[in-house]
Amino acid sequence: MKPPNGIKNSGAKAKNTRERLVDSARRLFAENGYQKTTVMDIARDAQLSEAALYEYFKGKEDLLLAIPDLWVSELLADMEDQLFGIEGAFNKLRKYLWWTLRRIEESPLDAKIVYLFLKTNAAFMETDVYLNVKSLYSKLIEIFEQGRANGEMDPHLDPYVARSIVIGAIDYLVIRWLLKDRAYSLFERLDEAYRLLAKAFGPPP
Amino acid sequence: MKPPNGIKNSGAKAKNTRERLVDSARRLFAENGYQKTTVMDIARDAQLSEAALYEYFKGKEDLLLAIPDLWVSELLADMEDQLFGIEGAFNKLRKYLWWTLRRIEESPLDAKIVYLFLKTNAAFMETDVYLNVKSLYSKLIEIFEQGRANGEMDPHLDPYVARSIVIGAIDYLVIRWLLKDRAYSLFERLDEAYRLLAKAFGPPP
DNA sequence: AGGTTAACCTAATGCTATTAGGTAAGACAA
DNA sequence: TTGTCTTACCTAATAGCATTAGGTTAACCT
Repeated sequence: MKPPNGIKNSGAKAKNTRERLVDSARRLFAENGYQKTTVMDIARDAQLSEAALYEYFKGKEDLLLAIPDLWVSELLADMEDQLFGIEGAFNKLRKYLWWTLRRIEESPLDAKIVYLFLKTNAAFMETDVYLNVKSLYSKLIEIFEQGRANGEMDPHLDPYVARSIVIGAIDYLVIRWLLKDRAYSLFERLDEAYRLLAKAFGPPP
Repeated sequence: MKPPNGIKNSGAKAKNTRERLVDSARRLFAENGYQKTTVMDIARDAQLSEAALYEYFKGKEDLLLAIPDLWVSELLADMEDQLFGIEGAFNKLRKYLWWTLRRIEESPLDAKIVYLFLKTNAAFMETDVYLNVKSLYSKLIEIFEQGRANGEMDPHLDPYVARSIVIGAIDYLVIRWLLKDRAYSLFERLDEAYRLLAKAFGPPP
């Protein structure tokens, strides 16, 4: 099947090879974990030699960090689009939550890489991908500032603390769901969670 | 200093050796990360050969999992003690939060092992230590059930969802603090966070 | 005294990430 | 056409590291 002294790719096809490596790595890391997956496993899955992999990535960890590139930048572009035209801070917050969980449910492999392998990795915080993650988070700050300014939300609300609580809740839900092998729906108790958060951020009684 | 064909430990001293290994591993893992720390680093730090380490632990990961044993069981015992005699669900919740963060601040090495290396590790969830972690979490369920029953809290409050939010918030605060090298106080915005959570769980307006 | 065991050692073994040093094929200029 | 350059890939080391085999020494037990 594979020519002995293989047909070489050139130009456009090389891009394809890089993507093939990322795809193989994503699937194998997500299935078997970062440590238990060997560079040889990935190279073989992508129909390549180990040495060729090092033409595209500096090493195993560099490959890991490259996996969510595309997903996260798509998320960022889509978020602006999804929130566009929604009026009111609470409506935006609600949309943000449902949208986030839906995107995670649709891309469980990328989500596993990000939530289980990268979010607690100091090197990840130095990458360009993390800049995009921060942009996703900072949208929440805008929402809370808007809500506080227009009287929908508590005038004493600290947007950074509110953001911690929202992201903390999302992370916790997602990590448990991933560790339990996605055996239930991510949305199961989201209505109730939103109800509590809305109560927390709303004006005082 | 170290006798050439060393004096052997026996009985009581062997326990000491195991502890020495755990202490070295905790410090080195916390400082340099799990992957970048070698078994030889740990053995040398504990003044032992690599082979001897395998008399005490099945392997590198087994050693990692053993590190927080003592800390977590002490936490469990102390928590009961700390909450004893406190009246009211909100007072207990407040105490739970402040107590948790204080214990984490006092033991940053153990906290780093648990929050950065173990909480997203599926193998950790199968250990006995994790049973203790679950006990720590289930105390929150009791608190919310009590609060709902005695009218302090929202009668429609789902204790499991409330717990997710509290644990999510704690995890998020702790992980960021650890990744930022503990450059600020963990308690910095805890008052405001508690205020928001209390509003979320309190009776509807 | 002789045997057993606990605690530790040195020296393999074997796996895995990474690198050295190529080769074939197409592009391109003279 | 022929020679050089570059791209995309290869085989075969190299080197680091977790783990294991097979001891040795000293204390304890009977």
